[in-house]
Amino acid sequence: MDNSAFKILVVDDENDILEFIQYNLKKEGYDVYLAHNGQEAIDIGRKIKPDLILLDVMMPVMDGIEACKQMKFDPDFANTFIVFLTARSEEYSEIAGFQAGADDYISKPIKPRVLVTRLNAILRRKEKVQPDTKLTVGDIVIDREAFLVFRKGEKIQFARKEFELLFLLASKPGKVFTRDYILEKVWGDEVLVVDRTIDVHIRKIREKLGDEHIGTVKGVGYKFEA
Amino acid sequence: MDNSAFKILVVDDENDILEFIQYNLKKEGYDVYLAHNGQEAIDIGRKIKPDLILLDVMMPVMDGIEACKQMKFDPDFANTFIVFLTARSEEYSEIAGFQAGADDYISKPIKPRVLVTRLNAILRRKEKVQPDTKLTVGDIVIDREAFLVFRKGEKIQFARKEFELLFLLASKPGKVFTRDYILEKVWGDEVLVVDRTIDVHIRKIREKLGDEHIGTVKGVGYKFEA
DNA sequence: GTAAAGTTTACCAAATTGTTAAGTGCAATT
DNA sequence: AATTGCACTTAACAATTTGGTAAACTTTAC
Repeated sequence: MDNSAFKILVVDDENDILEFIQYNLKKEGYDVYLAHNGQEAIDIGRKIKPDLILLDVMMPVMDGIEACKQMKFDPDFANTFIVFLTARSEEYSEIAGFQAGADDYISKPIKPRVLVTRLNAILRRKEKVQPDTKLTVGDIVIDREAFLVFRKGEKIQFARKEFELLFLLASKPGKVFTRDYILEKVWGDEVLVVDRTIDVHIRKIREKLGDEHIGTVKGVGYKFEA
Repeated sequence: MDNSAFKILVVDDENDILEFIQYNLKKEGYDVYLAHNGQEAIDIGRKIKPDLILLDVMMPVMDGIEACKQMKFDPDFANTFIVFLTARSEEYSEIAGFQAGADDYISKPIKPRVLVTRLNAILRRKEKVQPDTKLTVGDIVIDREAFLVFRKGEKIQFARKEFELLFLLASKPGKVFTRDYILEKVWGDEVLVVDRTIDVHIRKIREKLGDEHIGTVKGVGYKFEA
């Protein structure tokens, strides 16, 4: 199966377990990242924006429950599933874990077959149900659901076309989008507008967001810069 | 199946094994290259840019783990999958291999069926996931998507025609491109420009990239040198 | 040494983008 | 129903960048 698009962050304080899980998930084609405690998980997670976090409940520095609670309030983890790893005896934790916002749990000892099957199922669910609603690039957060953009927490209002255009550019930071492509994606095939219209919208986006975020590549198009 | 596009570098210190694998992979249509230790693998790999490296863990001069670690930091191997060959008992190595950045492993004794199936699966994955947007030649990285060129990590801006010309030359380092061919590819059929124009653009590219990268072959044309 | 091929410079024309302003139409409000 | 405000589009002009050519100069091959 081709799981290479999915990033999974595995969090456990025991290296043996980390390695064992990493080995099994890599074999399935997932991109695997590791962390040793809750704090590390949050730090790494903010950077890589994993699709799923496998989180051990019992850990030093910051336990899984606490980490989970924090992540549930963090827009960086808006699109991340959280799955707890629990020892079989930790009945209580299973409950507390769900209260903290976890999406599933897996009991130790971990059986590779079970692990992989469960994660596949969860991620397939994600693919269908959640078409990424929040986009975070650098200090900019774009919330497609609320139609809002935040820069360093400060709310900025955008008109619809401006928003769609910005969202498109920000969906692949660094990539240059040609005017033709932009017209097709933001305006659609049947609408016909002069491509210079894009320039004017770019102007407005720059006005609100700051010049440094939108780059021009002469003769090609525009791009979002992180 | 037509695997002729795929280059596989097999690395093992035992000639028997090399030949056995070579025989089985050639039968599948892969381009097979051989190396006897980690150092040799890196040297050859830099030249041929294999799609996949089959790497024995235990070797003299430089073992597989060490070689793997080095390659993972080398831009020449950015598009290369690494698969370890391990003796069945080397459980530890399998794990260490993943930490070094390997993508899969295969246990000895090697069964031809397993070998071929596994490699096919991995390479199919590669084909899907990596639409080679980045071109890496020596210390130069050309990113067609972002329309950017990097030399040793330092960003260099190119005008459109310069970029297209450079990209064409760099797409086949060492190959000499005639002016006629360049005109056709970069400018197109219907545009008519004097072929001396190319010279001027070459000048500009050399200015930004350094003289050593673009070579002249008198009476024939230009080429990119790594 | 000479001719052919390649390099470099400088300048101009063309193409592309930035910016402003004004017109249009829709929707909410009065 | 008229008014206002907003989003969107277009046009026009300014600013900038890029591309192309010619001509002078240098190197290379014979």
